[in-house]
Amino acid sequence: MKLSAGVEWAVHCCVVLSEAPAPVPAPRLAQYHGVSRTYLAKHLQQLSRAGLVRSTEGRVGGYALTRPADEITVLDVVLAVEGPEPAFRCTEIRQNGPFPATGEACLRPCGVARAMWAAEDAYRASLRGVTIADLAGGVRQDAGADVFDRVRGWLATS
Amino acid sequence: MKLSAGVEWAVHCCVVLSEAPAPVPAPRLAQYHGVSRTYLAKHLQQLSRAGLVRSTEGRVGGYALTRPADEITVLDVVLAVEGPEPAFRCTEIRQNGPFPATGEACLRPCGVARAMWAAEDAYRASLRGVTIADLAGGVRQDAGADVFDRVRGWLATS
DNA sequence: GGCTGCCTACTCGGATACACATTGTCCGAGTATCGTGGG
DNA sequence: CCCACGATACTCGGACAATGTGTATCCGAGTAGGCAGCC
Repeated sequence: MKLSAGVEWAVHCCVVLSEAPAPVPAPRLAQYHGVSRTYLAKHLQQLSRAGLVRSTEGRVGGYALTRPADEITVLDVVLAVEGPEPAFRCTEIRQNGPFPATGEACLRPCGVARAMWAAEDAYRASLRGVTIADLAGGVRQDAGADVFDRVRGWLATS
Repeated sequence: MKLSAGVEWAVHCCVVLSEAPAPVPAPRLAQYHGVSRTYLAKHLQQLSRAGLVRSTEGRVGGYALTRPADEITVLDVVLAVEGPEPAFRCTEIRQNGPFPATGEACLRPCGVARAMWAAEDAYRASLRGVTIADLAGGVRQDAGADVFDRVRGWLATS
């Protein structure tokens, strides 16, 4: 069980985008976070496909959020990058071997899968309770109330 | 985010072991579940290293649980197979780029990591609430109260 | 008949190949801006 | 001075390699039981 590093990048990028007044190009986001330009672009494409961000082409193009930051949850970002399918995949091994589960018992998922999926529901519910706006507020608390003013100034220049 | 297939195998094996009166060899467990003998052995080794099962060598050897089934949680098995480290790995990208987080703000994990780890705590808490004994009871409900009697008979023969 | 010793067969454990997913990179298609020329 | 047009530079998007982890396998070390021989 290992999450892609792109998840971390994508969430941080969404926080920055939530405070940016104009579309931000992928290379600028990569420079800001000190990560690979081309690889970050790949993850931004995934966010675009999931409908979380909207891309603008052309000279002053870039990425921008499609919804207010308080309507985008961390779960949305994680599912966009990691894919929506659950991490646990039941292969129905109870139907193998000398004692295969019979038809009627297989109408419901086996107990192992139910326990695993219930845990994933709890995981997702926790992530669903945190929005990008919440994270931006946390950054303000940690780094000072004017941190995003400085960021906006840097995005406008250079 | 993708769990190893060995997690499913390991949990099912623990359920069987919880009802077995004697140590069960790895090849027998593999045959019962219809999976690869050698690969299942690898995961049983991980359970052994984690202290969940005890291996007995020799002619009538095999694997047996080290604790009562109601004292082994699904979380124990998942951590034994997948490793104890959390799925989300914070690379501290907030310390990169033109606006690196300064010393005192870094004493606490960044908000992104806190949200991700809180979700993992919820995930683990859910798995901690289900024991191998619970799963065995579920199998009895789904497949009949005498299912493990048949299994014990099969384990003794052939 | 009982005991001792050896042999055998079975077990686990770690070391060894293969496949796929993640990571990382590159180049091409498309578009809005900027500058220039004309009216 | 205003407008239309074209060139340009910048953007995103998908197609293409390298690395790491999961998957699958094999063989060697060790042990307990079973059998034969001996007392």
